[in-house]
Amino acid sequence: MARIKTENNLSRKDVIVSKAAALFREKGFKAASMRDLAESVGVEAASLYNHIKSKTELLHELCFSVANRFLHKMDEVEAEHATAIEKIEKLLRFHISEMIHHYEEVYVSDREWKHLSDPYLSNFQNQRRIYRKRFAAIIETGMRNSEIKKIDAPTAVLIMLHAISGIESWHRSTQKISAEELEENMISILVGGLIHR
Amino acid sequence: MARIKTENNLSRKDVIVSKAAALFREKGFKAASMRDLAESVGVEAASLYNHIKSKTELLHELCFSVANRFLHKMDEVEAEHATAIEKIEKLLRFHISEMIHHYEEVYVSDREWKHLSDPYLSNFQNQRRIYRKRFAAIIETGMRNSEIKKIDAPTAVLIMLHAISGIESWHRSTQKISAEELEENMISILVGGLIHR
DNA sequence: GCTTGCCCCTAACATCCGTTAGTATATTAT
DNA sequence: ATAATATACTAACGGATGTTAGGGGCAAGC
Repeated sequence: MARIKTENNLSRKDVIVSKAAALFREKGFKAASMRDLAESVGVEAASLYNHIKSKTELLHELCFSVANRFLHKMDEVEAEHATAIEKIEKLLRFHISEMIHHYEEVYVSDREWKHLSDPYLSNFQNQRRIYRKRFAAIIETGMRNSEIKKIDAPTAVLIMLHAISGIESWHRSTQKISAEELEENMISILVGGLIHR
Repeated sequence: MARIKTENNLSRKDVIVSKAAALFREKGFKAASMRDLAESVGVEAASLYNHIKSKTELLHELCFSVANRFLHKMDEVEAEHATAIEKIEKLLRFHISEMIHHYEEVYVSDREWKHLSDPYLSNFQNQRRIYRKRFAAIIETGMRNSEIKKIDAPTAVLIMLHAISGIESWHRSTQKISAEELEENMISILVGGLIHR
């Protein structure tokens, strides 16, 4: 009988969630079937239900674990004594690093959250909206003390966050520059676009 | 019997394709069913097949009509006598305008092309890759004559294109700034991030 | 060595999916 | 008016989907 292999101190559920992230990223939530997932885990579809409640639960876990990491980082950055530009740079570097090292989860959380169902859906949307507001508030602070040029802050936030999701293409590309180079290039262009001169 | 209403000189197929764009955008290609589409068109599901060959055909039409518009614009811009920055600005303004005025189609083409099947899939990927190469080439020209700061051109392209797809959030937002303001803000940030000072 | 609890299996379910067949009705051309 | 064509309908198909039921084996604790 094929048992789910666990390494370190990951639970079997953790293994399933992680394989689900890869699968949802590759095919999309709707197109990825529980039988696909079972195969990638090395088990029959029905067996998954010894560890999880439903397919949607997998999406919950992915979306909210990602969202929580970003909200936690926002708490941290807001509490620091630093210029607006420094704060923004820190947030962006965190986004970039998350997108590079936890590609699958972050991507799924970004693109597949629509398939959440209430109350999770509205909850997630709320967290997202709040996060963006806080991000925009930092930008506005930077505009008030002339670090940042006069722009519409929500628009700037939307540009930053979506630009970073472009790292998806970097992952797929065959002739990648290094992760460090990628990060420096992105920071240079994005922060460079904000600075007041 | 409920007939599909056509206006101007749109064919019934055009009506279906356009409704499909809205539906695919809202729910995603896989999650949108032909019965959903039929309802939004005002007809029974089976009746759609008097006008289209398959669900996938709808996706083909959407993806390639969008891709063709962008490739055509690229031809036009490349042929112009203008600085690299001017060319990039023109391309970006076109992207922004397309995303504002043909939101649904562009969005679907951007996010749902994975569900194309070969040979359409590889064809589409090819067109996309070529487009990005041409975009990167313009940036590299701009770097050679010092209009643009030293960056990795493919990374810059990926930032630009993904940033613009953020207009999705603008469409959903309740308190929108005007389309003109949005465009000027985006150009200011994105082009500002490239310029060599 | 026996029991307990965890884990996996096979089988099956109800439902939804894209699509086809066959038929009826509405529109257009003669 | 009649014939031809376009377009709609109902019914049904085969297959995929998420999930449940029920039974059996494996490992740990006594």
